[in-house]
Amino acid sequence: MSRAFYVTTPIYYISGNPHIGHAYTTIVADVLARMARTRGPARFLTGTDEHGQKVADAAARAGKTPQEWCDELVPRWQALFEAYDVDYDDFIRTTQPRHERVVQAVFERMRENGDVYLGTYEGWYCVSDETFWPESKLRDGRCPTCGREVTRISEEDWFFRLSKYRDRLIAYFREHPDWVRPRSVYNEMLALLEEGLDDLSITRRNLTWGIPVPGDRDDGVIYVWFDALLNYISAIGWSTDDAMFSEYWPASVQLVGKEIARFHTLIWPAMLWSIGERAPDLVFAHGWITVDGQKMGKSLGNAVDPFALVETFGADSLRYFLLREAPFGSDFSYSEDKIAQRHNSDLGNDLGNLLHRTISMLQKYRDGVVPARPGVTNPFRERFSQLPQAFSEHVLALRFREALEAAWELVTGLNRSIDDGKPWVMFKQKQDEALDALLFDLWDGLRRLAMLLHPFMPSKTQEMWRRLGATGKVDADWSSLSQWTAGGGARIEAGAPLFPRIERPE
RNA sequence: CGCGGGGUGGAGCAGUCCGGUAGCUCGUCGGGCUCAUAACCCGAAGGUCGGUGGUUCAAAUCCAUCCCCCGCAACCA
Repeated sequence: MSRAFYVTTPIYYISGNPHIGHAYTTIVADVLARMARTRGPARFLTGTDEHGQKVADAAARAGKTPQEWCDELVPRWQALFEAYDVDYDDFIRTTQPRHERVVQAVFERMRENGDVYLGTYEGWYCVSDETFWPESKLRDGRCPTCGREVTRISEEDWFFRLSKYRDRLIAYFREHPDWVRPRSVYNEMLALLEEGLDDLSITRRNLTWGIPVPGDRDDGVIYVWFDALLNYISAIGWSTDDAMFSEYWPASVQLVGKEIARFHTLIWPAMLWSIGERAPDLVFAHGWITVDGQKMGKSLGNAVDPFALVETFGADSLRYFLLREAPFGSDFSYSEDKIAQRHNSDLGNDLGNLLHRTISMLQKYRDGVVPARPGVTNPFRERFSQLPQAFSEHVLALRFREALEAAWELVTGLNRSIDDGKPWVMFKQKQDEALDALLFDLWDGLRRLAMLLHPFMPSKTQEMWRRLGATGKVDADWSSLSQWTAGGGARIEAGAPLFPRIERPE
């Protein structure tokens, strides 16, 4: 852990409303950032992508300027992240001057070194939709969205010499077999590379909603992808704040959806190399959340409103569900029944009930005061001494499911120790030392679980922490995870179940 | 012959790269316990790992071929 940890999400295109998939990516980044912060400096960037034809169109339909449109929508995205307890360090908008300045500087740099050149863009244009289509997108020679005739156009645009970097990319992929994950995406991207790479037109002459192409000529605006990718470095001060930039770049993890993997694993590193920077350490392309196996989308009418969902289940349970349910990277089928089942089973029955019964026993048997750590040794300490280390390694390697499974072994172990130890018998028979030892270990095990699980469930674990009578913030000091000392004398707080059952109609 | 992913007990998944007792969660059945959110703990039943052929002492795992499902197909965040 020499360098600071830097995690990014894609910046979200605000032509419409956020859906659960946006929340998913951002939650993953949040879990990573929270875990990384327990170990050292960390930075978490998210934001919005605000340029491009679709945004301009959407704004026009609403009778607003593009900027007005964006300014109104951005708070909705920020509210979404707040609803899911996401704690980002920076929120970038591509319309901010700090970003536009960097995009233009990069463009100039590339033009100087010859990677950006003037060429001719040829393609098809739908006048009605004001949209360019490549040959391959046309449906029966007509516009794929409106079905009208398209006209052949050719215009002078600036191009990025992507083809020049093909060999270097292939070599990089071969030498860094883990830089793109999961494996399936790595394979697909490498296959694409081997098929060949064409140069990329990166300006649009007939558009106005974008960052102007620098220079005296009227060359229109920079194409949105070129603009958007650069957010990851404009936000940390490329060319304007060298100290900050060198602390955070290259990024530790860049999360993307699998549909945009090619932009991040083929074009993005080439752009970085062109300006003399390194590729990120890891690009991780996660899968889709599907509804009954179908891709979610407006046209299918199965898009899920993430605000309604968090209202029903709560941020912590949803965060847990999303990271526990599927191996990270695969698509997974979502349903409200599955969320309810995870909530009731893992969180209510296993973890919540463990907390509840422990607190109840402390209340009944010890007047709500945690006994001091007794001299008796418990096999638990040995068995779970490696858990914090293993847990955080799983998380930082994006093996969320494995991390949570490992933590649940402790949950199950603690539940079992109650059944095995029979504290109610100990109490009746006045086996005070044994009872103290058991109660202490239960208490301390729960304290550790609250700390470990905090990145996943920030709010409920803080509540756990408070109920257990621990002081301060649950994520303040991970060093106490390695010791079994704290806690004697703490006063617990009884209360309603932490994860009340969610009853689902049949 | 476009590229890629997937087909494992009733349901959802892991395991397949580096062949060698098929594992997990939920559900079902039986038992235990009473501190607890009808929760917890123990045990059991249930799978010829999509089909066929091959390699091997041994294949869910390697090879070939076929069937079925699903993404992507280059300027679409």
